[in-house]
Amino acid sequence: MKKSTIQDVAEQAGVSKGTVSAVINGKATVKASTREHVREVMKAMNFRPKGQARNLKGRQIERTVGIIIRELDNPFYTALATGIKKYANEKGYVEFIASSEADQQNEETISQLFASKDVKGAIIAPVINENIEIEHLFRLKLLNYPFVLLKEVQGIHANVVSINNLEATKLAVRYLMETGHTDIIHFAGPELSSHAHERINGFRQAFSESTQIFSDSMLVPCGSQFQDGFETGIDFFKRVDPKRFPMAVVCFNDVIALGLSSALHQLKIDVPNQVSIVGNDDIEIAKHWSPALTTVHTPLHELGMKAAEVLIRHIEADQILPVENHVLDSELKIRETTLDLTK
Amino acid sequence: MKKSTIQDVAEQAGVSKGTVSAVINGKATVKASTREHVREVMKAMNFRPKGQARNLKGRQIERTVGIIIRELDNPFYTALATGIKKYANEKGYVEFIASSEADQQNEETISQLFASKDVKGAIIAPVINENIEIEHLFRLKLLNYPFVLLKEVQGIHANVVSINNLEATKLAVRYLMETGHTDIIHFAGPELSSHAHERINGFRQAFSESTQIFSDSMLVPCGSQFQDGFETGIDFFKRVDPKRFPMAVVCFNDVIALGLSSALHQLKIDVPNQVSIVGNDDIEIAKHWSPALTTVHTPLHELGMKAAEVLIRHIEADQILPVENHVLDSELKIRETTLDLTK
DNA sequence: GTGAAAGCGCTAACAA
DNA sequence: TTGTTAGCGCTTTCAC
Repeated sequence: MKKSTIQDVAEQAGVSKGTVSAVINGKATVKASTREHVREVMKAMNFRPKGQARNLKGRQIERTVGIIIRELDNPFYTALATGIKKYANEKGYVEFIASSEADQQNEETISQLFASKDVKGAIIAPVINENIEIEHLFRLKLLNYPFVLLKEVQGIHANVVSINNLEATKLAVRYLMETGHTDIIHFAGPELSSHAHERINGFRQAFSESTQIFSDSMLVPCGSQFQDGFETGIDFFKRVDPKRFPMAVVCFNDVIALGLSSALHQLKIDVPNQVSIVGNDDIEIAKHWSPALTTVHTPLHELGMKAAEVLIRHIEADQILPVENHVLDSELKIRETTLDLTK
Repeated sequence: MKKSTIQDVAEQAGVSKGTVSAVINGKATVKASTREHVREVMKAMNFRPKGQARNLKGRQIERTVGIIIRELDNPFYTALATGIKKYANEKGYVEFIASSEADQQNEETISQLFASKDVKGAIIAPVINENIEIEHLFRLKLLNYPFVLLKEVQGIHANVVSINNLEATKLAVRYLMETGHTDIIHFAGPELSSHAHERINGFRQAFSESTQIFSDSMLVPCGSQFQDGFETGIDFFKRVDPKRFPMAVVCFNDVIALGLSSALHQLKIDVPNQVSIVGNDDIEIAKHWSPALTTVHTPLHELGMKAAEVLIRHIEADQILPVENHVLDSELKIRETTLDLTK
């Protein structure tokens, strides 16, 4: 049982393909009675004309860009998508969003889908794990399909627009050190996340560039969700003697920082007087939280805009353009969860 | 200057279309030297094969559903999209998301794009305003294109899966009345939002079904963003004599409820002892907020799942299925921003 | 290994 | 008002 075509409808209705086509396209030239009849037949057969075939004739004028994010219910990615959307819309493009949920296979499927549906180009937040597969990216290159990665991927020469994660965490640690903090610890992100690794490295590197000494015990595995921050916070601070509390916790992201803040509030540990907290990302709620979260602002909006700008430039180029690599810098937002102890 | 085709590449490279096609598809039957040569030419011409034409042959096996949301950076919609995604993925479908940003024209463009790209069906959070246009929905019906609306639209008979907004707000008001609150006011949503109107009506109706008397002065225009709630909160409570504070504020949504909470905190007005607050939606952060927000839980996840279920059933049906209409109920989550005064 | 030719499902002239 | 026909840009046999 194969899918029915316009031809089947035509035969069933006793008219020609051309007439059926005219009905589908709402042409006024069709007699009302035949139009009704053809519609009846279409309904009876549940016939759905194939979009691909409809558009084959007459060149494409439509403009679309796709973005592959890693998590749907993460404000990090929606903020990013919003930046992309802003630039894209200005240029007359519609943005399609799909989420890989951090699964290689999904990323591959979606990227091929974008290409096969003539979405003009894609911005990809690549899934990166131990045995990373990038064959699908090569397949895109083979098609001269324009795309921009939101993170450097080993083994492929492609457009990249990214954030300097390492520097971001260094910024936080350096600030804490400069304001008189010692005993700084890190609530680290998920094992497999490369962001998490980069931020751990930034943490470590800040020590090696200072007079304070790094130790592995400063790295507390945590996670990326509010609950992770909350539970790790409760566990950690319940076990530790109040006299030996760390002076500051640098968190993998804002969400766990807020979880931690909530945990300390429950344990009646004062922030920032007993413990300072620094987040990372500067999500919308961070500045509204009480106490307002000191955090490293990730320029997501600018990241999205830049990625979109690069992508659309490549989409619209006659010639193949040289590959570009842009790295955006973060900025520390000092708010209420940290104290300057030198004052 | 028209777009180049596989034919142009073939001529330029001095081979046949078939060979170029084989190169594009990575067939092993092509001699390495010719493959390289063809690739060179493709690059030089910046030739991108047309996805639509590539897929015309060989029937579609790919499964995709589209969703048109109204705002990208609104957790309401991402939660919804997550519910849809969950069900869709289970059934082997990829989800494409696009945002209309509450603009009719965009909604229309996106819906036609979905149909023309053979996205198999769509879930639409329709833009509804004073002079609503639904021609594009009729166009979808003409194509027997399966779609589900997330809100009833006057004038079209289509699948609808929706939330009972009116009942949701009534639930909140009724609870407050039952727990001994009088002087209840409503921080209302945006003028043009039909959600806002429904919630205002729910507020009003709750009074007409009680012994308390409604007055227009209970309706305070506010908005939908955190900042709206915060600013309206400051304005309102600064102007009012503390002795005449309302006992409770029912908010259009959680976001403004949190803004209000923040404003009252700043004004040193105690929640819930001086003023109770009830939100609406139950966004993720509501239960983590301090004090945890009492709110009406909107079953977004279930809404998404249900919409996806209906859509996919219609996509996969041989026959055209009868139109369905589902209304999901909300549920009150009593947390820390309200007090039972009868105890 | 490669080329020639027959479609894929539809649209858009043009005839009738 | 409707039917006929020639493509749209690619893939895919099947000869050569």
